[in-house]
Amino acid sequence: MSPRIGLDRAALLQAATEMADAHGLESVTLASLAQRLKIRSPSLYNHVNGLPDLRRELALSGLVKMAESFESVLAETSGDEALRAMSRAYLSFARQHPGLYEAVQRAPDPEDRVLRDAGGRVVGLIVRTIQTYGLQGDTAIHAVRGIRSLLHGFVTIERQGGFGMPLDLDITFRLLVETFIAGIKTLREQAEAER
Amino acid sequence: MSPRIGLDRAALLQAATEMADAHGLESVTLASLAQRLKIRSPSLYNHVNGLPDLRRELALSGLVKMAESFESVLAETSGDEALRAMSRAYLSFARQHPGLYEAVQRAPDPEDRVLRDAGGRVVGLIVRTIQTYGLQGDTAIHAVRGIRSLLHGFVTIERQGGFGMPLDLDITFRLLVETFIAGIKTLREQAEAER
DNA sequence: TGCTTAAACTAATGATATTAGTTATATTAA
DNA sequence: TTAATATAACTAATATCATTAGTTTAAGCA
Repeated sequence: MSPRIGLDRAALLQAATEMADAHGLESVTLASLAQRLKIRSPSLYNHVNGLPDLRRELALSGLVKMAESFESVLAETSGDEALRAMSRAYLSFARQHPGLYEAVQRAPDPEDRVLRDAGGRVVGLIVRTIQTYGLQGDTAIHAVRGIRSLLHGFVTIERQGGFGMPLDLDITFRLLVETFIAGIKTLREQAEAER
Repeated sequence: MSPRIGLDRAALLQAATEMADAHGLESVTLASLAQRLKIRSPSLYNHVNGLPDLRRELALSGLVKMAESFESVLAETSGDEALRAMSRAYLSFARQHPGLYEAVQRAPDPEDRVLRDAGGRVVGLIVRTIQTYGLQGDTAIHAVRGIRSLLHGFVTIERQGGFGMPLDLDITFRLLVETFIAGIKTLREQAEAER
């Protein structure tokens, strides 16, 4: 009936993304993806180099989307507001694309240059945001690690439903970011006092 | 040759734990576990109710170990030092038992009462530690969520090798915890000022 | 109109989890 | 000491995956 359905890598990625975001990364197998696309699973190999490659593609797509989102909000803000906006964007991304976020985390191969660069782009934007606070060398690195820990931890626990209490999570998030901002400023003052 | 090898649920769990901690939770399959124990994989069903049950058992064991560790350090400390000690214990556990930590995260079934209680015990210890700061109602909940986010985030990113820079991670961790402690105190003062 | 390319296909293999039913040993009771 | 029972191991079989090899056929171009 139909070789040439009009399927391409992009359509395939799109479907995989929707499945991952809706039902978790685990739920996207070559079998389930093929079924959804109404083709047989071996046909997927015409577009993607197996399941690991598909997951890598999802991770890459997630990183690119994150970077674009961060760049967009950072272009319009500065100072504390930039860090707040970036944090909100981080949270929004994780909520809108839990499957892609999951794919990004399972960063498997540290040798993969393209993937590492995409990750570097995202981290670079966080670094840039933190740098506006004028921290000295090592302190800046610690601060970047700190905000990353806090954002990732919150987002992950929230997604798995780990926060039991019925108390507004957005408030917790804002408070956490504000506390961190206050902490950064304290660190800066301490560093300046030591000089 | 050998029905009655002397295998029991505990030995099985022990082996699975070692495999998970050494090579990741993914690496422990019924096939690989059976191979390691020198039995055929269907025989595992005499001790465990399939792979999901095995993973659940690992998660449970992880939660119990965490709770015991926290209880032990909290018995000997108080105030800021208690929060520091608990944080160190959290980090130590995640480093020593990455496989169990992973199992704990994949908390699958929210209906599982036993698992939830075990999780509640761990979170309860964190709550108790935070409560010594005398925060008011909601604020205490936010603070607990905050420290949990921060600890989990740090531990997770560290494990997956996400912190690129060659700068001592223990220092980052201490700094992060200290910053949070300072933040809690600020929150308390703000709350008191509002009253 | 015929050729080439590639996107779909079928068939087959190997790994996994799981179920059903069998065997044989360790423990317990007579 | 011996017989009965319980159970930990086993083999055989099935279903679901991912993956490879080889085939078919439609789309696009000469």
